[in-house]
Amino acid sequence: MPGGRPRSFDREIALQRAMELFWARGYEGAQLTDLTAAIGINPPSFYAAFGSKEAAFREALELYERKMGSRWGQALAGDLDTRQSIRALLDYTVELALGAPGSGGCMMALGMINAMPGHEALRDLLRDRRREGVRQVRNRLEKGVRDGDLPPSTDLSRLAVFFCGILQAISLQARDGATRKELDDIVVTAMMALPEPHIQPRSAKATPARRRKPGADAG
Amino acid sequence: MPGGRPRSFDREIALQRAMELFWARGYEGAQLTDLTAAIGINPPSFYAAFGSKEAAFREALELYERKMGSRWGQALAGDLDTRQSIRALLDYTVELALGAPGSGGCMMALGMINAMPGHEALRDLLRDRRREGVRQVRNRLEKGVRDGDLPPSTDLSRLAVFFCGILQAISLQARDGATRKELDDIVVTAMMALPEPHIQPRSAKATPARRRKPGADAG
DNA sequence: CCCTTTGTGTAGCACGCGCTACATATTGCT
DNA sequence: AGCAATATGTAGCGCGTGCTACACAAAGGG
Repeated sequence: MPGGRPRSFDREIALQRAMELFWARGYEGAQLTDLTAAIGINPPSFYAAFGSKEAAFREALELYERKMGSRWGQALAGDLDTRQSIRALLDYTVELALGAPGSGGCMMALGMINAMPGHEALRDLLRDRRREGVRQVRNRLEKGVRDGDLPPSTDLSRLAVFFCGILQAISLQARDGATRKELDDIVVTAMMALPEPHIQPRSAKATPARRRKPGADAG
Repeated sequence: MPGGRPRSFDREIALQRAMELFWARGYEGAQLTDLTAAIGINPPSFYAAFGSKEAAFREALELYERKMGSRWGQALAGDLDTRQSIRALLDYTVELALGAPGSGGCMMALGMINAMPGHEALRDLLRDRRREGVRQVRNRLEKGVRDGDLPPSTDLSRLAVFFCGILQAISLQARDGATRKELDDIVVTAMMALPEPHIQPRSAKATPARRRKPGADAG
């Protein structure tokens, strides 16, 4: 079987460019003209390489999950305690949202909100991924109970939905032009929802009624 | 000046229908065919009445603010104390998101996330309205400090951005198919970020270290 | 009644979208 | 060299979009 003419561009780099565009403008906002222009190829090459715009988006999403979701997974799967783990999750999302191409935010959260007729499958795909995210956070919180980081009475589903809502809020606020300080403020405030194991090493100095000064555990 | 042929449909009802469609599917998702079909008129009548799709969206947004935003304003401007006020704000958003036409959520939050080229003005309009919402919440919190509901050291900007982020999270989660319980859980959890004035009437019975059992102030 | 004014319905325009037919170019195999 | 196989560039198709030209219908004023 002969080999045929070789591709004139790097498929991985092309996919990277496509991902950035989808990330920056969403599925419908990233038009084929923009995609091919960003890659530097013509439509037939795009279709020969990826099949269709929808297929390219699916592949771009997988790349996104591999590259961005890995740190996301590290935050949850690492050897941090539960509070540090959730905190790392939120912190990384802030970093991601601020460093995002275009207007900012997370591709998983903002890639497609309102689907035009015919694109419902992609919207549902993103939704299912987000739900999977809730499940992963919940699993991490369950581990927190097993490790003694959280009281056994903790409502894990409630916290999991809450923190994933915070992730989405961070992305939306980033799109709205929020500053790093504002996003950090959201993180710090959200962390107040997480109950503490028993007693803090050095805290509760003057105000034992409130848990902590917000921002005391920043950095 | 003669009167001309009278309009064959009720403009207010037509605008209402348009608003529901924009709300359910977003600006780009609500196509002119759907709009005219929902109203029961033909394109020329639509353009004679509203001018353009963009103008219709702006007017629909104003209607949305008048009808939905009024209760929103009531929650902030009523004679409730600060905690009750914020709580009412979140509760109403949950109710709104669940009762929304189509997939659920708030029109202000989800009406347009990713703008196609040419529609940036509408996206910015929505963003500015959301920012205005942050300002209003902040004003309410300032009043809370003046009323003694919040300690003077409270970081008001932080809380305002946080709670408005929660509003957006509620809308997004509703679009993702969240149940009423899940949305209520987000509300209850978010309320933990609000510091209490001094001492609760009847709380802190057994666990003075933690603030309260989540959900104790529900209903 | 005629005129002006305004709304309606039919039909379709201009444009941008995702996508592709076709001829040509570049490779490996024999 | 000749052939099969694959990629590329040019050009443009089919469709759906927001929007509108045009002729006709329905009102009031003289």
